[in-house]
Amino acid sequence: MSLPSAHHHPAPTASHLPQQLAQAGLRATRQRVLILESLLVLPGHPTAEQVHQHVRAQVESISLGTIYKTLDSFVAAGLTRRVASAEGSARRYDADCTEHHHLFCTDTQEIIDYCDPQLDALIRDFFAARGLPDFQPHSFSLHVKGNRLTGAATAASEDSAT
Amino acid sequence: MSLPSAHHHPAPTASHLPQQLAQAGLRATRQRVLILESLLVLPGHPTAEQVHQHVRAQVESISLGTIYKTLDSFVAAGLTRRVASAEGSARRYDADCTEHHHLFCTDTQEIIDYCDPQLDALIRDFFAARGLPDFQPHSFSLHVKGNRLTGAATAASEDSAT
DNA sequence: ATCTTTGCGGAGAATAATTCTTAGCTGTGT
DNA sequence: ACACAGCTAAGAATTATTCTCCGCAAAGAT
Repeated sequence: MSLPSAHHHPAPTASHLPQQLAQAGLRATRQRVLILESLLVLPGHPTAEQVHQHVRAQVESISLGTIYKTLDSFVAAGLTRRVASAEGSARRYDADCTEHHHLFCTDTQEIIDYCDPQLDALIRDFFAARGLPDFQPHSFSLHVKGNRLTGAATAASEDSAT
Repeated sequence: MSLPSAHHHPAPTASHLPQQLAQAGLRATRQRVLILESLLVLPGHPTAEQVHQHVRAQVESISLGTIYKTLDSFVAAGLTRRVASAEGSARRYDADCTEHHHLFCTDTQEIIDYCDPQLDALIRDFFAARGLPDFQPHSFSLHVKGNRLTGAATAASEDSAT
């Protein structure tokens, strides 16, 4: 993805994934490291199923149930987020827990991270000024629907599923 | 809900629901009117299951499959929306198709509609000005997490978001 | 090093959510 | 009345998610 302000994961330096897990109070097993890595590596925001496919490439035997359980524990530990999506029926996960926004491509179902401090400030200021009387906002996430204009509008939609 | 800018459905005037359906090119059957009405009446943003329960009160025999199919056709006709939610696994529907935003109460899991043309303009202008190079946005929905201050829990935390 | 405790992973069954298929009914136009 | 179209009902089929149970392997204590 080449959106200028798109959020950059701090480089998939697989080296510190175990640390991240440890910090979160989770054992850094091979499986977990691979699952966490999948979230960083897979395009968009993968489903449990997609993570499963990906991890299977390395650990033949891993089961889908384990993926679900592990992703749940990541979410509980604050290591991962669930992304809200109105489309599709499967849950999507996001390794990035910093505050950021999402672009939803209506063509490809892709979910693209979008990080923009200016936008954050704009929204924060707006609510600070307006002040909701009955509600204390505490985090904001903007969902932008639209379509991607990849110069090569190619349906490069390769889904290595299955 | 008493948020001043909270969106108000144009009063559940059941009388014009058939019209709405007709306008959308759908036959105004008893079942459909009831389903549409349920979306307006049920608190929060109901699941297909909840709509089913509610409609059953009047039409004993209606099946869950019909609810799903009907809601799908409503969505296709632009009469209803699917609400994106990171929590839970069931789809949530919203009878209100005007552009609006959502406040998610982290205490009660409640989803409150929030409609604010100024905010809409602010966001639209922001993106018009910034211009995403690879993406053509076409609708925006802000998800605000926080908690409701129902007079009771107020004094506690007074920290402005970040 | 061995024992123990505990969390983790694997398998598959169980449950929940959603879609599909088929058939029958109802209203409309002729 | 007849044929057509769209709708509903019912239930099977699929897909998504959770749960349970068991053996294993790592971390701590002796």
